[in-house]
Amino acid sequence: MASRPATPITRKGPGRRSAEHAASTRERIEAAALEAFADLGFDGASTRQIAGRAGVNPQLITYHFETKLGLWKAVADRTFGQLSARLGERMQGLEGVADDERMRLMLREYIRYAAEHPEIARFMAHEGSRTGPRLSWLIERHVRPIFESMQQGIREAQARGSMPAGESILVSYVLIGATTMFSQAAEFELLTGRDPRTPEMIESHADLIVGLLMPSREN
Amino acid sequence: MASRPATPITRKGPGRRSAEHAASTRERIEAAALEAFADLGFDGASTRQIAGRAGVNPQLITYHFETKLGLWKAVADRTFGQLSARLGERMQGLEGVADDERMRLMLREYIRYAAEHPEIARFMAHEGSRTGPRLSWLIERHVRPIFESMQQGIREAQARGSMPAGESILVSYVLIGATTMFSQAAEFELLTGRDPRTPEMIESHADLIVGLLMPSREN
DNA sequence: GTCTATATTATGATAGAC
DNA sequence: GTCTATCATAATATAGAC
Repeated sequence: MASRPATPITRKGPGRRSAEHAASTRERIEAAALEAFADLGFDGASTRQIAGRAGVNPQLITYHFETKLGLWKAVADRTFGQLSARLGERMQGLEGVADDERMRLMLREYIRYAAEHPEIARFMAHEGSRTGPRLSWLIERHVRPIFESMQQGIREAQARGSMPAGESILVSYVLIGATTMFSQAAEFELLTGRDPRTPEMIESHADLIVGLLMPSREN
Repeated sequence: MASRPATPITRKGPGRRSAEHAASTRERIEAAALEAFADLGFDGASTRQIAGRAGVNPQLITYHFETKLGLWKAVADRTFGQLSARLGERMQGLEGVADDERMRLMLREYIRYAAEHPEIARFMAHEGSRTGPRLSWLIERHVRPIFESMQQGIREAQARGSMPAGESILVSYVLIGATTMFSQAAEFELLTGRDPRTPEMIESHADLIVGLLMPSREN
């Protein structure tokens, strides 16, 4: 079932390998773990199953991450790090662009990222519905900075009259919730017969969200 | 920890009790199971923990529901049955009301129900992200009828020019996603410091969603 | 209907060889 | 670094007494 690593190193038995090989082992474990945690949540996922998907010995998880929680945190760091990096880069790249237009493009960027990386919302969905140390850790370390940045953009746009008035946190959650069709892609597909991840669907959805949240006032 | 049932029947030992007592046992198990499945998903939740929360012997789950899957299905039937009933009743109660106004009230009803029963979205969130027999069962048996009814209402409102044009399924998913603040209440609360379940918050959110999806054309 | 007892398998984590 | 072997616990499910 679980085939051997893509890097087939011929050798007699177990023992120490290169640091690069170890890094690739870590990465394969993290990738498999992200899938598993996004699918089943922390409690539902099992380390053995993760090792199986990654094609490595279960004990290597202990070696590289010490505990299941250590693995989970490494996965969260990697995943949210990528999201933050992408949004930060896009933000920088849009410096100088007119406020409303920049906000529209950031909304689109957020929707596109969610479409391309639905694991992040699925990962969060398992944690966000009940309090606990993992949720607190996630929020303070990763979610809050992103949320605050989103909030700031929304409040500024509201002040300009470019977004609907009202609690900015509610507007934020409409946007967060707008990624449901991607995080619940299996349900969406069974229910509608359509694939939510085609470029056309993604752009139609981004059009809808931008149209709702930042209507152009030509009328 | 797990205290005895609310119905304290004095008797010497185990044995057959009344049918009413059995029904209350079933109900307590189902209520505890809904909590557990909504929290942790099918794989993450354990029947022992459910029995513990319900204050019953673990073996009673087998007696009443045969298997863990049987319990899960009973919980789904009960939960979605209540949602369908509520929406159906509201729909009937609004017969004769003008189309746009009725649609606005149905949107509000949906938001309010999601706020009062966040377990249903949490329950779905665990199943909807990957294909499998449980998801197919849920969709065909419970989700599709509700979704189709929602779709019909949206398409009619779009035809009247009362809702945004575009794929009606995307509009539906904006509405479905708008319940995220309730299903992810723990996250929302930690992040914003606000309780999403106060009547004021619920109504503000309903105002926002109705304003976005069914704007009155007074301008 | 509800209980105790138990079979069987799967879990997270550890010990230690190479 | 990676392996095998194993421990202690927890899981679902079954058997059978009352």
